[in-house]
Order: sequence, then structure tokens, then C-alpha cells
Amino acid sequence: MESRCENCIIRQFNSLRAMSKEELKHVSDSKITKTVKKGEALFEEGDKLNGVYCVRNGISKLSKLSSNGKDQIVKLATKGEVLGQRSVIAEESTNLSAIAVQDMEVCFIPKESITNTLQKNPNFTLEVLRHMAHDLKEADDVIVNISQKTVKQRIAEAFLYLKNNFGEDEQGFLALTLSREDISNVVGTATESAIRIISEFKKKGLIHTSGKKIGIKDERKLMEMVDGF
Amino acid sequence: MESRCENCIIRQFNSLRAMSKEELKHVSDSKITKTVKKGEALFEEGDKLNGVYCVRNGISKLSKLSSNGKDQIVKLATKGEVLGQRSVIAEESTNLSAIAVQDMEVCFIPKESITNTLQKNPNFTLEVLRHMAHDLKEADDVIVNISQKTVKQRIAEAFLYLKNNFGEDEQGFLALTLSREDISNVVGTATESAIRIISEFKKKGLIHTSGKKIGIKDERKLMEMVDGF
DNA sequence: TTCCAAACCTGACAATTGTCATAGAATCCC
DNA sequence: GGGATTCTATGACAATTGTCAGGTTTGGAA
Repeated sequence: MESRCENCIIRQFNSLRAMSKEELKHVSDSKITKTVKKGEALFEEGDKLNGVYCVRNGISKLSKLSSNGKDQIVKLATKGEVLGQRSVIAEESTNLSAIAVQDMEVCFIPKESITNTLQKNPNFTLEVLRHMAHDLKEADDVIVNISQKTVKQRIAEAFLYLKNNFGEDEQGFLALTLSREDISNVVGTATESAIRIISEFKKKGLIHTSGKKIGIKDERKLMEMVDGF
Repeated sequence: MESRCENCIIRQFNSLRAMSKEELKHVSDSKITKTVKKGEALFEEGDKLNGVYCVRNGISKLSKLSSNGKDQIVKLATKGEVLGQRSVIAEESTNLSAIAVQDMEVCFIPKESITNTLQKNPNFTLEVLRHMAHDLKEADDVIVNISQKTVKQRIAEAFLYLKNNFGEDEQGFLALTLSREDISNVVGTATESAIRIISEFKKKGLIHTSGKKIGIKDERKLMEMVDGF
């Protein structure tokens, strides 16, 4: 049941596609496939990583603990993304925790395969660099959003982000269901504030809910709200 | 007066040090040295960059305009840093503006020298990658700080950051003097709020001021404040 | 099923922060 | 040097957000 990287479609979405046949073979021979249950950690802030994780299925939140005891979610990583790269490249312990928000299937790739290829295959290195450049741009956007937008705007934006990146189920609910606490940790606010605003959105007919699940009813109004109306 | 990159000490602090002799020679032949006056822009958000800027002297703020009309300063770049890399690597227009907060001397390096080297010299690419990994980690830290700390804490932290990164002058003032507006754009708050908190710090004896200049008087208390006391 | 713990929700209140208005100080430019 | 402009500063107030203190609902385990 352990499939070969050479045949893995996921690879097309990340920097591994720039690896040569032989390099890929080496990765495939050394990789370990793992399943991670919802709520379990791939790794925790401060861990020294001996490799990276390639996400085959499921979604992980990348978060960092603040000195006030709250988690801030910095990114949601899904199928095709490689986690832990930054830490392996900089040869530092990781600055983020990775915790599954859905059951996951991941491949652990020992860092030797990665660092060797980084030193030998400029295409691969460049590909990794491009991905990191993209992540950096996104991080800049997050900084601006968090500091210049209200909680209400950020929550509206988060819902649109969830829809655009993870889609909806058959009944029109967001495919990725986060707890209220996770939502508040994404936008950087108190859980109670997030809940209050969700209730308000529901009253205004912007969204509908069913248990934890949230569905977007009025996308246009949400978009207007993000831009400040 | 145009000196050669081969002899430039600045290079030791950035990824250019991983270039070979010939590559460096090529860069040196194609580079253009510029002076940029305080307040002038190296480039503006949305510009397509035809190269990168290596800072020889002075300091630049990297900022992004928010939809509410305020600038958010994402980073302060000083001697040795290379600006515009992200944009050149991703082959996108830049997401940030770079504006001098002090008179600057910079070298413009056409992108061909960079992209060629990126494709041929894995050491260089890896070096760039390491720098970007570092920037990304810093960006994560900024996200957590902005979303989880109060304005007061962030301003205290900003002062300590300025001292640690840019030092103090002979009279004990921070060597980098920012306008109150720039300070508020670093921490992501209204200018009035920043001014009010600066006044408060002054009353409490944490800092002293003279015109725009700010000096740190009680570093210990500022550090405690950052951690929430 | 029943119970327990966790998650969700709401109200009341306080603290923080932003906005607007205004005034003095510094700076720039002719 | 004088006038205009920008920057700094402060007060008053409103809006936003966080905190605390309860509730209710939900989901899972015994």
C-alpha cells in the first residue's frame, strides 16, 4: 500500500516535481507514510525536524504560541504542501506547530534526501525558493490584514478564504470545518468575539450554520465587508 | 568612485557572498550605484522590478498600503540587505514599496545577473533560500506579535528592536529616528495612539525624547512590558 | 441511554483603541 | 525672516474588542 513517489500525483503541486528520477527514487525509498488523526501533531514548536512532511490528504494548521497563551494560526496547509521545509533549510528548530484539523495522510521525508538535492540540483532549489517567496508574500498580506482590518472584516475574509481554498460540501457548507476557537486563532481575536460576530453574520443573512458547520449565503456582501462597507 | 563588488564588504552580509569570482565580476560590470534621498522611493508597490537593490548605506522601510489607506511597515532594511529579491524570483510585480527613511546609497543589480546565477550556482540559490527562510520566520513572528499583543507592548518591543538593530548615538538616542507616523505604521496603530503611548512612556520614565528623537531609559521595564507586565 | 466534558453562545462590563477636533512646535521654502 | 505646511501633542468621545461569568448545546465514552 506504500505507493511510490514517482507515481504520486501530489508531487506535481510542490517543489518535489523538480527532482530528477534518481533523486525521487531515493526519496521514495527513504520516506515513511503516516496517518495523523484530527487533533494530533505532526510536530510542535521548538522541535528539531529530521525531515519534511508532504501532505497527501487532510489539512493541518500551522500555529505559534504567543506569550499570552493564545495560539495564532499562521497558515492552513493542504494536499500537496510540504511542511517543515523552512526549518530544515535554516537548520533551526521549527518556529511553528503543525496540528491536524482533519485526519491526514502524510509522507515523512528524511532531511538528507532534501539537503543533498538542495546542494546538487539548482532547479529543485529554485523551485523551493519560488514556493518560499510565495509564502513570504502571503505572510506580508496577513500582516497587513491583521493590523489594518477590523475583526469583522477579518472573519468575513477568512470565510471567503476557506471557500476559495477548500471548497464547499454538497449542502453548501464550507468543506473545512474549523472550531470557533480555531477561527478566532486564524483571525487573531478572542473566541467570544469570533462567536459574537458569527452570530451577527447569521442574523444579517450573510451565512447559515448547522452545528459547527458554516455556509456562505451572501458572498457579495461578505466581499463588500472585507473592503470596508 | 564606483567601487567594485569584488572589494565590497557589504557583500559579506548577504547572499552575494556565495557568488563565484566571475559571477561577481559580471554583477559588478552591470550594476548601477544610486543615491536615494530620505523620503524617496526605491520602488513602489506594484512596480515590475528589473533587478534588485543592494543596500550599501542608509535604511529603507518596506511597506504595503492597506485598503483603509494606511501604510503598514513590514520590515526595515539596512546595510547589506538585498531588496526586491522576492519579486524577481517569483517573476511578479512587487507587493511592497521601499522608501528611504534615511539618505541611502544602493546598488541596482539587473535581474539577468541574478536569475542566471540562480539557475547555475546552487550555492547561491541555497544562500538566497536561507535568507528568505529567515525573513519568513520573522514575518511569522510579526504576525503573532501584532495579533496577540497590545499596542503598548508592540511599541515597547519596537523601541527595543530599534536599539538592538540600529544602535544608539552618542547622546543615547536611538540611531534610527522614525517619525511618529512611521512608528505607528510599524506597530500597526493610529498615529495618535502611538503618540499617546510615547507620552505615557515618557511620564513613566521608560524613555526620554528630544524632538523626534527617542532614547531608552529603562530597558528592563520595557522588556517586562513586552512580556505583559 | 446517561453522564460528562467540551464546545458553543450570550450578557454585562471594562479596557483598549480609533476618530475628530484643535492647538502648539518644528521645519521647509521662498 | 516670515508664512505655509507638516509633524507632534492632547482632550473628548465613540467604537471596537477583551474579559468574566454565567448559561445551553453537542458529542463521545461508559
